Formats: sequence, C-alpha cells, structure tokens
Amino acid sequence: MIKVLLVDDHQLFGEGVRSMFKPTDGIEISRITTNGHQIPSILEEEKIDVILMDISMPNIDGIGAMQLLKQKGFDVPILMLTMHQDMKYIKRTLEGGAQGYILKDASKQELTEAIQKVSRRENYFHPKINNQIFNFLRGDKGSSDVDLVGQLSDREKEIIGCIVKGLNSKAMADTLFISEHTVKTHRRNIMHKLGVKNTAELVTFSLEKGIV
Amino acid sequence: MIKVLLVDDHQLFGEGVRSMFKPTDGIEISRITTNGHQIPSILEEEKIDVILMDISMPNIDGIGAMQLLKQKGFDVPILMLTMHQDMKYIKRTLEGGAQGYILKDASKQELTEAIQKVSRRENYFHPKINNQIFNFLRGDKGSSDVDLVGQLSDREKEIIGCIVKGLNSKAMADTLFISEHTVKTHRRNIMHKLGVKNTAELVTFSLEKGIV
DNA sequence: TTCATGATACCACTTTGTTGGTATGGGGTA
DNA sequence: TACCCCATACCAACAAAGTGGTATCATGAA
Repeated sequence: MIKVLLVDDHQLFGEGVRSMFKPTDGIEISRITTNGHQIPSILEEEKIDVILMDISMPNIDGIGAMQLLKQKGFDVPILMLTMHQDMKYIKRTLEGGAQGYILKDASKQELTEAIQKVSRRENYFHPKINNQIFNFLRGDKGSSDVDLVGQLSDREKEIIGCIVKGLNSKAMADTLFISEHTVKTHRRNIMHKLGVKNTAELVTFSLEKGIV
Repeated sequence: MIKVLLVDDHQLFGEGVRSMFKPTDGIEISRITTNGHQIPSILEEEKIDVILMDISMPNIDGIGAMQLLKQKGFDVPILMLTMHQDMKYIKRTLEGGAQGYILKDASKQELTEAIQKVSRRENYFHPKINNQIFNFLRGDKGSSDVDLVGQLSDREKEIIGCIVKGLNSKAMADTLFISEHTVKTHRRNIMHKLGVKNTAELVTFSLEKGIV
C-alpha cells in the first residue's frame, strides 16, 4: 500500500481524490493538508511514500514547499499536480527536484500510474506535457523567458511587486526605506534584464510570467 | 436520490467528486462530461436533477453553456463550481440564471448541502462569497469592480489592450490612426473610471479583472 | 427635440518615468 | 587577493505620463 500525503488548498479536490482510491488500488491518501507549511510535521508523524502536491496554493506554493523540504532534509518523492502546463511551471518544478508532474486534467488511471512510478522513484510526466519538455530540452532560445526571470535578484522582485501594486518610485522609496534614486536604479536594471521598454510592459510581463 | 451531471474539464476532479458520494448520501454523480456542448444530449438521454459545472473550461465556458441550455429550453438547476471568487464571475453566473455558486475550496458537507438546496430550486451561495454578493447588492460604488469594467466603452478597452501590450501614447495614436491628444484623453477617462492612479495599476487591474 | 454619451481634438502645465553617467561598501567566489 | 554581483546613492537631462481645462460631432435614448 502506497501512502500518499496530498497537499492542495481546495478541500473538495482533496476529499474527492481520497475517496477515489479503494484499498484494492494499492494507494491510500493517508493524509491531506491545505497548508504546505504543515508537511514537515506530518512527515515526522507518519510514514509517507509520495507527496502529491498542487503548485498554486495561498500560503506557500508547491515549489516553495519543495525547497522547504529539501532544506529540512526530507527526501520523499514529490508528484506535482496542477492545472498549469506552462513551461515556466514545469521547469521550476523539475529544478526543485520533483519526481513527476501530472495535470488535474488527467484520468484516475494516469494518476495511479504516476503515483506508482514516483513511489519507485521513477520519473513520471503526463503525456500532454512531454512534448513541451522535449521542445524545451532542445534548448531553443525562444523559450528563454525563464532565464530572464532567474536573473532577477530578490530585491528586484520586491520592487516589481511594488510597481505592480501601483506604487510610484517615491512611494516605494518610503516603503522600503531607501532613496528614490535607488528605486530608479532598480527599475532601470529590471527593465534591462526583462527587456521591456516601459512600466506597462513590465507589469504585463511580470503578471504573465508569475514573477509576483 | 439526486442525480447530478458534472461538467468539468479536469477528469481527475470529476472522478474524485464522483467517488466521494456513497449511495447513503442521497446524491449520485450519474454522468460526467468534460465538454459543455454535450450537456443537451445527456439531458435528453437521462433524467438529471442538478448540473454541477465548472466555469472555466476550454471549449465552451460554464456561462456560455448556461446560455446554450436556456436557448434550447432546458430548465435544470445549475450549481456553479469554481475556484474564482471574483465578483466578475459571480455576477455573470447569477445573470446567467444559475441556482448556486460554490467554491472548489469547499468541504464535502458544503457541496452536499449545496446540491440538495439547488435540487429543490433554492439558492445556494458559498459562505465565502456571501459577503461579496451582499456588498455588491448594496450597490456601493466601492465594491462594484464589475460596474467599473462595465462602464468602459469598446474604444477604451481597445486602448487598454494597447497599454497592456506596452505601447505608449504616441505608438497608440499611430496604430489607431487618431491623435496623441485623443489617446491621452482616453487614458485619463479610463484611469478615472477604474479608479487607478497610474499606468502600472491600470495594467494590473486590467489583467486581474480580465478586461483584456 | 433635447439630453447624455462616446470619440475625437487641442493647449498648458506638473509630475513621473526613463536614460546616461558614476560611485561605494558588503558578500561571496575563483 | 582580486573579482563580480547586489544594494545602495547621487546628478543631470529628456521623454512620457498625468492633470485641468475646453470643444466639436455623431449617435441613440428620453
């Protein structure tokens, strides 16, 4: 029996998946939590074979939760469950060390197969995203938006967050306790790194790429 | 036994919800489809008491599907199931004549109650969104994001589209074959209508509310 | 017809954003 | 140590956005 910890902020989804598996399936959703921060304590309480986790969650997102687990030294295979099939998410998931990636748009059969493979520490990727991974690995420059985001420093992301919220340079300076000159320097560097030519484009890019 | 037709593009979710209900619950997910266009033929084949439908779906969205059913003369109570709690969706759902609105973020108990109420043609609204509806019905300008969007003219939405794409006023003027003065007038009117104080906020608002 | 609205256009002015530099101190790495 | 990156800071100048007016014309509703 494979014991699964399900991490998803949608209760209905969690309970649904749990009741989907019968003992004969060899899979049991033994724990459910809606908060990624609770994963460590659950892993300490109970033997868990696979973590099935949503990427987009309110408190801490799936990728953040993965990093947290890695830092704390936990080594449980993680199967990411999500509705996003953007390369952005896939890449960040793989970089974070997930064992597999499956879409909410999958069948029970596919999920079962995925959980089984991941529990054996084999990789699983949902067929729908295999193509994208394949294309990405061919390394065409076209898909290098991701790198642009990766080049941003934490402070720069913070600045972007403020811009998106509508703060102007002066307000940001006051909020972050730095000079307006500094804010402007950051803005300039950000725009250069992202290759955008004005604030509007910066905001659009940031929201679409999920920087904020 | 209440017979439910579930319409959701995420197979896993559908199968999950189906296996969540036991005969003793008095609710049965008797049919599942991932395509809203198939609803009419299913309703003709089988007696359905409640349609449980996701709003965001690829082929035809939940709201479109509702309109389709109304046009074809079907009168089955519809419970909208979604992860969006923006007033935009709620309003469009209610206008479309749905009997209830529940979040994916709900518990099995809540879903059960919702299905039962809707099957009796009572309204059901998830607690989380009740406040929003309440505020909205009071018609305070403050909470009526929806009205803000509704007040925009087509031309203004077009301008917003250009701004979001990163065009500046001069570029827009050239693109739309109008004077730069006119573009600025539009920008001003848009910002006033949406209650934002700069372009960054305008872009954020527009992308989040789905104006573009 | 009268009225309201939307799209268009112009002017003058202020504020903010954008670009071009330069520079210093701290932290980490080759 | 020398080097690079990051956050910080300043100056000057130009471009763009934003503010406060006013105004015309067409359209559709009252």
